[in-house]
Amino acid sequence: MHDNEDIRVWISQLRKGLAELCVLTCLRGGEAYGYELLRRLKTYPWLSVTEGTLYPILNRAAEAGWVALENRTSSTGPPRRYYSLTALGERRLEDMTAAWREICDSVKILLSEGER
Amino acid sequence: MHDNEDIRVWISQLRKGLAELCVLTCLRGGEAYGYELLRRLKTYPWLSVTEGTLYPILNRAAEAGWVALENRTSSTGPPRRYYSLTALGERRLEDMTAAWREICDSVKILLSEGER
DNA sequence: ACCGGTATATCGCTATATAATATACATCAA
DNA sequence: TTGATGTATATTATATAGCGATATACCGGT
Repeated sequence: MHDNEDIRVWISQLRKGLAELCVLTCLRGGEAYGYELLRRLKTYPWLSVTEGTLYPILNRAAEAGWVALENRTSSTGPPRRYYSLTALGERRLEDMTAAWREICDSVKILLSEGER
Repeated sequence: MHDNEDIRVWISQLRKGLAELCVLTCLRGGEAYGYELLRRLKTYPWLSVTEGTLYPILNRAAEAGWVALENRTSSTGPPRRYYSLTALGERRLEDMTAAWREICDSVKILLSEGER
């Protein structure tokens, strides 16, 4: 049958939406560029994302006006794209955070119900 | 542009995977049929699901062997399909719960970082 | 005969995560 | 000069799930 491979598939589903919350949260502390965010999130194994996840998130966020972007060259490598939260993005992040917390609380209650 | 409609879209993404966790968790307390689960989850506004979400979950779970199903007639309405967790399903639910908690903890830490 | 509540099922749309792949700049070693 | 490594961004193909809409059908009351 199936090995524990399918729990990995499920977790990838669980992470949908969460990646965006994490990325925007990282930007709360100030501007950052993509590769930097990749490294930061790598310190949270459960929240770490790959390039294929991160860059689309940043592009969507820029298009939606949640982040402002600025290209800058680097003396130690290829040019970087710095992203920073806009006022709109901050409001959006607050909404996301609030929803996340409420969902978390609900799941916590559900999980504790009928606990042995 | 977009109203707060898009936060609804995001929440729907966030709920991916979560719906399955909630449904299986509800079955932890014993067998139940679909419509019953719909009503139970409706008591958690953030976790409530629609038929289009629930029935596919139950079908997939049955196909994967996480739940056993038994058809029974009802004297007060149409026949019902009762689902109950199998041993495999219980293990799966434990794995899901563990992953969920770890992710929650990680997000909590990330969100609290750099809090004003 | 009709309506509302109960009960299950499926279709089509949309959005996202992820692996894989490509491109390119900089530095350092062979 | 070539190649490897680390830095940095981007795109494509695939799989998957949530959800609204819709359909079907049983049952009791009016």
